[in-house]
Amino acid sequence: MRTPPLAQDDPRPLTLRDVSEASGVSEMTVSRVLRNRGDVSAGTREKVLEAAKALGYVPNKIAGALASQRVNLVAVIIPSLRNMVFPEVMTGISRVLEETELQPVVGVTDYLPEKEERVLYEMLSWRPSGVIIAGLEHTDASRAMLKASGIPVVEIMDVDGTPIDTAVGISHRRAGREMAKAILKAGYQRIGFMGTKMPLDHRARKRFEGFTELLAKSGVEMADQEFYSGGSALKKGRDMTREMLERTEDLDFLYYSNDMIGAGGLLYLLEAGIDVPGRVGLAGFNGVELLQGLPRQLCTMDACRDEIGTKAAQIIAQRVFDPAAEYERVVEMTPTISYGDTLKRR
Amino acid sequence: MRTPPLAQDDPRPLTLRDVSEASGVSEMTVSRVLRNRGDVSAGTREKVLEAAKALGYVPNKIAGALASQRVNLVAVIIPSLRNMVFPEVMTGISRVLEETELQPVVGVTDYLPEKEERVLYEMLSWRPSGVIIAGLEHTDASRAMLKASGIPVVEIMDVDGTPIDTAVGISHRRAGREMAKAILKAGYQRIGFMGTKMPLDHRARKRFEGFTELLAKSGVEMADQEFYSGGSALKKGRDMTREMLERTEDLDFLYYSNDMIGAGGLLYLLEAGIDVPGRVGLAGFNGVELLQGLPRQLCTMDACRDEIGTKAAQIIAQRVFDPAAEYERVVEMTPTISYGDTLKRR
DNA sequence: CTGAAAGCGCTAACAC
DNA sequence: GTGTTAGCGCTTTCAG
Repeated sequence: MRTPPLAQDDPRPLTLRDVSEASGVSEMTVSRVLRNRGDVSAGTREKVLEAAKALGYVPNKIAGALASQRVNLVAVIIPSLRNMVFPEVMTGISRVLEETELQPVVGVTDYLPEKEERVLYEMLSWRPSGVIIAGLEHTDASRAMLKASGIPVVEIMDVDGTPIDTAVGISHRRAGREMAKAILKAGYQRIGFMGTKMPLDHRARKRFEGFTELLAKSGVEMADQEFYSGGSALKKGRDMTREMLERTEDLDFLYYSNDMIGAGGLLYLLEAGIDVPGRVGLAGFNGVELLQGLPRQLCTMDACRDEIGTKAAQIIAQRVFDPAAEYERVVEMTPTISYGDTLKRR
Repeated sequence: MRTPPLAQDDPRPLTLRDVSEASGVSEMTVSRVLRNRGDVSAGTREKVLEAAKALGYVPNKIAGALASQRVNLVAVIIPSLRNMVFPEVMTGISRVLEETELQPVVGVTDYLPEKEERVLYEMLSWRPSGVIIAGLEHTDASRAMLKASGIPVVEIMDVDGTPIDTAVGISHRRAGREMAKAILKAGYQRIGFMGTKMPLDHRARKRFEGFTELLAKSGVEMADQEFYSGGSALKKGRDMTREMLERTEDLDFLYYSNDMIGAGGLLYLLEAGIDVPGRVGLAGFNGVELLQGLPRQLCTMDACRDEIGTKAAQIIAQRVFDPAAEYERVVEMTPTISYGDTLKRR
């Protein structure tokens, strides 16, 4: 007898052995019942379930994972939870994984490559079944770890670059170009840009690049631009918009790198009694739910957040289920512009 | 020799043994180096580190955890990531845990008790070092699991009830009462309430109860009320406010169960040209950053989100570090009202 | 249908 | 300083 009678004050977690002894069934059979594996007679089954419940047994997945060499976790590595973008991606991921036995585990990088590397290392050390990670830009060490891991890796949000394994997202360069096209087509010519400081956010940078690139092609130069970091985005949008219009009075369009600062700008313009979109047009990026509550609909472009999460999770699930199957390396979603009320139509 | 020479196409994850063989140092010593435990000569140390790096070895925490009976994870169980409240609590938790070797792992319940139970079961099966869980209301099974787990449990956000182990939060009943007091003191008498459907959110319910209770004590009855669920909160606030003021024309104050619908209401009133706070006063709850960008500051009450996260993590860290130490069972934070511009002062 | 034996990859506890 | 041994709690495999 290895295990002495349980002392009242010993909070040692219960083991399979405890359930086995309580039910008079071998550990192996108890394990089978608890995992719904193999055939077990209804009688034994019931005995085991009863004992497990009575004791309040919670299986030890650590031991289970070590023995079975299988861990039903999917590491999801994202820059931030405060962005609204990522909670929505998570929604898509969760919805898909809930129908499998896989579970998402979230790690947050705060947009810092070194933190991403640490988080990734920590997560990989739990030997997850797959990785979903935001962006295509990673440190060399991170890329090496992902390659060496031997598990499905899906890089999400962006397709402008070379994926390690698979990418699901939109082309932010193209998104920037498309918006620039729409703005020029509407007849705007004096365009200002406001956005986050670039080094922090590759996707915002790519949109900016695509945007300026298309303007340049049409012989239009960005008339003004400003970058911010930190603080309340809504307030930043408000303040930056005021400042920019004071500084460059003849601007007729403002392109924002996200909807939150765009909304701040819109609120400011409406208060200031400036005609939108006649005197000044506006556009943001993301299609956040918040916008629906604004007095006027901001022109924006959706980032296909839910679809990206959904597709990424599907790819992981499919590849875990059937490792030999073929799969697409790059899945590019097509974002659409919602014109709203802040861009002249003609 | 147990391990055959590595086939090129075998993506078997590396083990300590691989590093041991590559460096010519025993597994045990390799383990010591990698964990910074015990004394190892500088020479061996270097050899090991080099080999590990060259191979791209990532330790297997599953095996480590099983062997050492220690898992440096803290389960954090919250209703939603979309609420802005919880990302901020997470910030506090992360900041504290980053200075320890503990790591938060998030589980989301969508405000569903049964999902909470499932998530809790899953997380406990990984034998975390502690649990931080939102709210004091749980299923009997959840409470039983938490009690039986033998690990520190901190219930956060709310202190109106009996904690399983420890609670850190504010009294939402008191918060409701305080706001009612401030509103009455400002001279408002015809008060309407808008909020989420109650069964989904105990803390909103408690605020509502405290609020109506104090009104009743002063002989004031709620003049109108409406509950919503789902959709864009900002838009709901806008729409519900319009409807309520059409329905009950003599209302002079609107109390919202959260700042987002309050902000929607504020935007509507400003557009409609209704005098705020003269004709109608407004108050919300939470103190979300978003408000700073609005044309007028909404009267609100902060929920001490960051402090709650911070304190909860500190309690967990301290108790993991020193299980024998004494600790407070209930830590009540004191939220303060920011009057802003939507409540008459006198 | 059920059970016994042998690990999974690592670390605690000891030897040397 | 370094190595050896014996598990951690479970599942795989194979025998009945």
